[in-house]
Amino acid sequence: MLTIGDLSRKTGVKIPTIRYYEQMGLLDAAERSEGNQRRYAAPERERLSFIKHARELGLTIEAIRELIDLSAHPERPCEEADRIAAEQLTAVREKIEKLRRLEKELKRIATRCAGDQIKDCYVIRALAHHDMCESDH
Amino acid sequence: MLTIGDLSRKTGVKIPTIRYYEQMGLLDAAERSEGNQRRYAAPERERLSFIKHARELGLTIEAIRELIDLSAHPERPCEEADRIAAEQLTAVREKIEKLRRLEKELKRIATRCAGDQIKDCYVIRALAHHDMCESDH
DNA sequence: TCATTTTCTATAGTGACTAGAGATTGGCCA
DNA sequence: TGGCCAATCTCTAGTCACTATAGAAAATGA
Ligand SMILES: [Zn+2]
Ligand SMILES: [Zn+2]
Ligand SMILES: [Zn+2]
Ligand SMILES: [Zn+2]
Repeated sequence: MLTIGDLSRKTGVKIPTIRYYEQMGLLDAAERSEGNQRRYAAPERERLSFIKHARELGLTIEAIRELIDLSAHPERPCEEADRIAAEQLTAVREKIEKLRRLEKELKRIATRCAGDQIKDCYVIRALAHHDMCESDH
Repeated sequence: MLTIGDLSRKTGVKIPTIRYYEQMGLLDAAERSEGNQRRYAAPERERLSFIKHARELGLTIEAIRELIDLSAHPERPCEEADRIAAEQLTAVREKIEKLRRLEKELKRIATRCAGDQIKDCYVIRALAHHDMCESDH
């Protein structure tokens, strides 16, 4: 059996985060030692790795909770799981698009300043007036 | 003089957000009517537009506060302002890079599922095992 | 046995808002 | 001038996914 510290080292998930996941219902309430400390075995470690990987891919706690619930029913159709992944892909693509628009404007704003005093600073002026922007964002 | 509602409509910044910016020190404490309601004139409106545009470009409240402080000293060199913009550009580019890596993996995960039951679902398996990923993320 | 490390619970803080409750004020119409 | 309703006021709490702290208890090693 692993202590919470062991589990933390093996998975790379910080101890308070493991407890937080338990509180959020992503991890089942852990078994306890005689002295009330959490003890873990392989299945919990696997689930935590799943959670960690899903979080690294940007899925929300709520989405991960749904996926875990789905995993408990191996015979059911996997449409829901596929939909969650597809939605996350869409969300990531939308974020990239937004950031690309920001990057375009910021590149101009951050590289075009020729003045050396605040009162002539292109950065300050460009931030004050969206009409200096080339597109919406 | 504009009421907070007028200012909100003209700038597109919600009323509670305007009060929040005042609390955070981005807007000076507003003038008040006899009945203690906030009243605004053109300079406050311009500052709020500045704040809004900067927020739309992803700058933090803290960065905006610095820029506003700098604006109060028109004769000073604008290096600091230029640095803030450059840092924001760098931050945006890093976010894009991270998201692009996620997109690559998510595209594979979200489009490769052929099974129709949870127990065969590629999404669930791929989330459980990072070694199925093509790169780090 | 003692000291050190680990773990426990509970609470508060992060950033940038957003939502609500309950009390006042403003402006319009009769 | 009264009445009414929308707008505004302050204050508190909620959001998300953690992270940090305090003070107490348990586990480990010499
Ligand atoms: Zn400049
Ligand atoms: Zn703009
Ligand atoms: Zn599937
Ligand atoms: Zn991976």
